[in-house]
Amino acid sequence: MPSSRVTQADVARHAGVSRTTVSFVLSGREGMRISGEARQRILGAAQELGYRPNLTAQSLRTRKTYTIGLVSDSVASTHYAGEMIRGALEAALEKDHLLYFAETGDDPAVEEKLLQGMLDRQVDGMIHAAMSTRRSRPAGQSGGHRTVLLNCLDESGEFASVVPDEFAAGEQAVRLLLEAGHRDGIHVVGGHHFTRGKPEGVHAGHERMRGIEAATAAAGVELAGVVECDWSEPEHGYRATRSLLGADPAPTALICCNDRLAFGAYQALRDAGLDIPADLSVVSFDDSELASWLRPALTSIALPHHELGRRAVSLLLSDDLRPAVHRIPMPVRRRESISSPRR
Amino acid sequence: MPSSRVTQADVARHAGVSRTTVSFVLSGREGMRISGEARQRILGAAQELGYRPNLTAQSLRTRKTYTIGLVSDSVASTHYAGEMIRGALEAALEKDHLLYFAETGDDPAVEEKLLQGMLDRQVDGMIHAAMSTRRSRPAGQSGGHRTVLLNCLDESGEFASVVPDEFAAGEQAVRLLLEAGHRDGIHVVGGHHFTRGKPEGVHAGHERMRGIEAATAAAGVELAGVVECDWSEPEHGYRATRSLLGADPAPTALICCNDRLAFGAYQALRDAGLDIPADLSVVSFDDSELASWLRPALTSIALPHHELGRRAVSLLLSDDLRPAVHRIPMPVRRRESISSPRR
DNA sequence: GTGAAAGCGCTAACAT
DNA sequence: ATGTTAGCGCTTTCAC
Repeated sequence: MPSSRVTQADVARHAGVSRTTVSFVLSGREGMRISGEARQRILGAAQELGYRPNLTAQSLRTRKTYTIGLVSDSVASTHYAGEMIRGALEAALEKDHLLYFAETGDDPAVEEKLLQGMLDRQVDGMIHAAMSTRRSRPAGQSGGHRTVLLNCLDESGEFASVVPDEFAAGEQAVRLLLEAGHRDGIHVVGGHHFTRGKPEGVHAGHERMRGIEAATAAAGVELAGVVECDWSEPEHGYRATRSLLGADPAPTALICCNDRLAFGAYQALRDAGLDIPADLSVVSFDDSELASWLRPALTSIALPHHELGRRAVSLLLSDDLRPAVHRIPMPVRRRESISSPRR
Repeated sequence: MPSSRVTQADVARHAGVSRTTVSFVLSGREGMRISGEARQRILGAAQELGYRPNLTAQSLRTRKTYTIGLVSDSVASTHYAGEMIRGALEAALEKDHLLYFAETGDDPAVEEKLLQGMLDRQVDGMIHAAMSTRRSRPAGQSGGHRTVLLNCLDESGEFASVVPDEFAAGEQAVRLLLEAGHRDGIHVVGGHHFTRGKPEGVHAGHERMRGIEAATAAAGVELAGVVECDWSEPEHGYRATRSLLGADPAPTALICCNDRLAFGAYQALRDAGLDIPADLSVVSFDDSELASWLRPALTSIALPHHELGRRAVSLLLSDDLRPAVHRIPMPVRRRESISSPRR
């Protein structure tokens, strides 16, 4: 904090008016009928002296800081989620707000400290984000201050939340395959993410699977198989894919629960001498950078990170902040990994 | 901002003492000889009422906000750089500071607005980050306030900056290959990033190439070739690699200027029926997630993002903030993509 | 040992 | 049309 900033008092002295008049002019308040001459002197003095308002002083008076806090569990684990923060930033900036950003690393003590730190600094609102959509609730008594949940849901239903429409995405994945003519050979790689470490699976897994099952049922098609596995590394997708290659009915298409699994599937299919999409079609979720880097480029249903971030902030700053779940559509990125099944 | 927070005055009233005494007790000032009894009453009242200090009021008085600003050009373009922010966050939190985070998207008007916004909110210091190491200078007159440059250099030499030691990394890449026995077949993919769009190349390119050349020269070895190309997509690495496959002397090893190029190289080598590392060794820079996902896993020299972020903040918050360039070592991640050349 | 009072930079009634 | 005055919640000097 530079010690010697120019204050309104300095400007007033320079312009030969009172501090009040300066305040009125500089905050651009209408109806206070200031003489055009005085206003010019003030504006000139402010300019000349390089006056900048002290926003901490201002907000002490107005009880509004034009800042919001965004705390997430971890942004580094799924890197492309940086887009989410970008979206939030963009929306905040449009409304002249600045963003405190921090991560808890899933440590409740850190979370508490961060939340308090932001609240003590009088943020106008808080966004509580999680990088994997799941149930979660803000620490402490979040009563009293404005909060929106980003990419996560709470049990109590007392908060507004913004999440991707995973269910619709699951349906969409199936629809892409059906359109291409696939019916009996559709396998899922990843499933609910039922694993030793996470026997209950992950939220996105449940929703995507529900969507997948709803869409197949609606078309009178039966899923040929679901291999449950960890979604975190291509390696798991590799193994899962190998395990289903001899299955009956013979696989004609793979729905991979994310791009990393799809990457692993690509490696497994290549090792098995299979061509994508001639021998097998692949569709995936997330649309990380990987999807466009793979050869053939991977058709993937995108996590709308940017939009999620934007919406959370604009909701927080809007005036109807009612508890409600806002589901953001997941757009399809059509590329080259789907074709008609060989017959 | 919740309108009805408990203030020190409330606590004082509740405890039957003056606001002054409350301030002394709550800020834990020694030597102010308060009776143990009064102190207990105050602490009790604060606890009971759920008192929390209003840090904006406090900092108006103390001229210290315990906040710092971090503005970067773009974090989304190189996603794994989220680690940098994480490192910064970690160091800030350790010293009880909160972080304003924002991005300019390379728009000078936005940059100016963000910088002013943070300064007007009386941040204790600013970090000016760029996601690709390059020459850059903070907008406006940054005189007066504390600043450190993160992952970028300035022309003027008036700021402290923290950057990766790209030169040493270049040397290291060569050394890894020499150790494995390579000599005359070492090709570089990427080079200085001399392209139509960026005829001057990129800073990391120049530094890595200087290191590569220094290390080969020191060993009396001549580089077999350098293919200049764009570093942004695997596709470019693919094409560059194909173009050098027939070269003379025959390539035995590839130094790829980043992991994306290496990914492209992998695809090209596979298409050419070549095995890594039996036929060709590959070493790369950055150590993004890709490096561990590839098969065989890619040996890469890591960008120390986390450490860069940490160091920038602890430098900013330290008391010797002299203009100086702090070069952070880039650690080698040894994996499976290097072996001895076939003879 | 404790309290009164001033002031950080700003806004906003209320007076002129 | 402009100035006076009283805070916002906190720290800090000085007096009792």
